[in-house]
Amino acid sequence: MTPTIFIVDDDSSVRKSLERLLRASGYQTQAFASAEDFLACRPCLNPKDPSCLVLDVRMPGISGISLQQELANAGVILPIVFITGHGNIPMSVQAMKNGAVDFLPKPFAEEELLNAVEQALAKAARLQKEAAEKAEIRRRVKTLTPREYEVFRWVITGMLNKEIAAELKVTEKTIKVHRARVMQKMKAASLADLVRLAEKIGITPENPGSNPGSSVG
Amino acid sequence: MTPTIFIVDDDSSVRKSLERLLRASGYQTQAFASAEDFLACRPCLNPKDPSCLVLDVRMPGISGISLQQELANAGVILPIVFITGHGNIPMSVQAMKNGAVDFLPKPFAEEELLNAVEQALAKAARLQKEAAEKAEIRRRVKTLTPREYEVFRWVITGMLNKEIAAELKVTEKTIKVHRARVMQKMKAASLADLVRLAEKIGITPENPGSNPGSSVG
DNA sequence: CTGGATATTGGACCAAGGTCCAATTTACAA
DNA sequence: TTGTAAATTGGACCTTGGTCCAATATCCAG
Repeated sequence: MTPTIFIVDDDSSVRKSLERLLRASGYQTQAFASAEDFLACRPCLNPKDPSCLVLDVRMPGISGISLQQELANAGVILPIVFITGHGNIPMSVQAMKNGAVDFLPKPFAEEELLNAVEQALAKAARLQKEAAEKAEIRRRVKTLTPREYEVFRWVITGMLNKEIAAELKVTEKTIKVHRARVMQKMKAASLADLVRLAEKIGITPENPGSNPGSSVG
Repeated sequence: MTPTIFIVDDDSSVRKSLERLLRASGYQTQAFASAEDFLACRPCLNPKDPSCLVLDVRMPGISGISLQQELANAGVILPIVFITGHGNIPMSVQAMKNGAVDFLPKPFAEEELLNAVEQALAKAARLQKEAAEKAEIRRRVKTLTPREYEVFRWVITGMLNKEIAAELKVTEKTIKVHRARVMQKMKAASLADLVRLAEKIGITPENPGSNPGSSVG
């Protein structure tokens, strides 16, 4: 329910100050003294509710920028608001290129931080929703047998059953059976639905996607 | 064929220097002393080939940041590489938020600028391609009569002709006729195609899009 | 007011998709 | 070796979509 704002800063006075501010604004907070400490907090990396990270750029050990990279590579959904006392332009540009929501040099107005956090949480909510949708679709795709997946890819091209049958060198009847199972397993109420599901996970007539067969017995 | 790099900087020595560098790298260039001068160049705002803009942040009159906003509002596809002698972090962050490709404080290495320009051109090519596709689809949608557009929106929901007919309080036969015309006018070879076309311009079962009827005679 | 575009509908017909039923073969795992 | 999952196919049947043909009513602009 209540969004959690993670704080990573090596300066304890800054941590305290940030926690005070954010809690006063109704957020739940969790502070860490280093990127290493934060990374050690497994549940933090996969928050159930939309969350974000207020991150100091310059810290001993793993820097804020490096942490940003690692989180991105790990697919962690945690929009970042950078804060810094000794930043420079290239640093801020790099952070923004990597998807940071904002980059605030100290001193900043409380209002600025709160606005940035709000944007970050909105972004988190959006990304989490999209990720959840895609995960659900991929979960369904994984239930398809290799052959069903193959037929699935052909069906969304718009080809007729008889054409697909010729392509796969089987009878049209066989395609009908596979096709019906695809619709069931993908929970698609119509071909239009099936096409949209495929689009959402990036499976187009041009892009076949990955074959799930390897994990199916 | 040859990409054009537009340069906007009030310092003539900087303009000359940039033109020399970019031309030596095989680009065509066109320099302007102010944002106003650049905006006056109509063809520059709608370049046929992928192009980009190397833009000074601080200038008399319209600033670089303001120009970026104006171009964005006007829907101009011109990725921007900012250069600046007296920039600061908030300025760079704002520029990046608004979609700048890079933000280079002077002095910068020639290599840095060239890399940024290359990225900007790649982005321009991508955006232009997408924009062209969408424009073509919208052009086709505009050829639909109001009723055809309405049927189009229902068809991509996956509903049966008889269901759509009940919804619009007409006979199934009527829907068939409209539907056939929609497929023709949209140049869709299959329902799957039609659904993808609709998706590309953001018309989903939830989002009806804008009715083209007002502009059709 | 008249012609063209739009919207509507009918009939006939064929092709295509979907859905029951049931069956065989193959491959891999317990 | 036996059993389960997967792949394949057949038949019958109905629904749906697509495509010819043609016709009527409405509305708006020249």
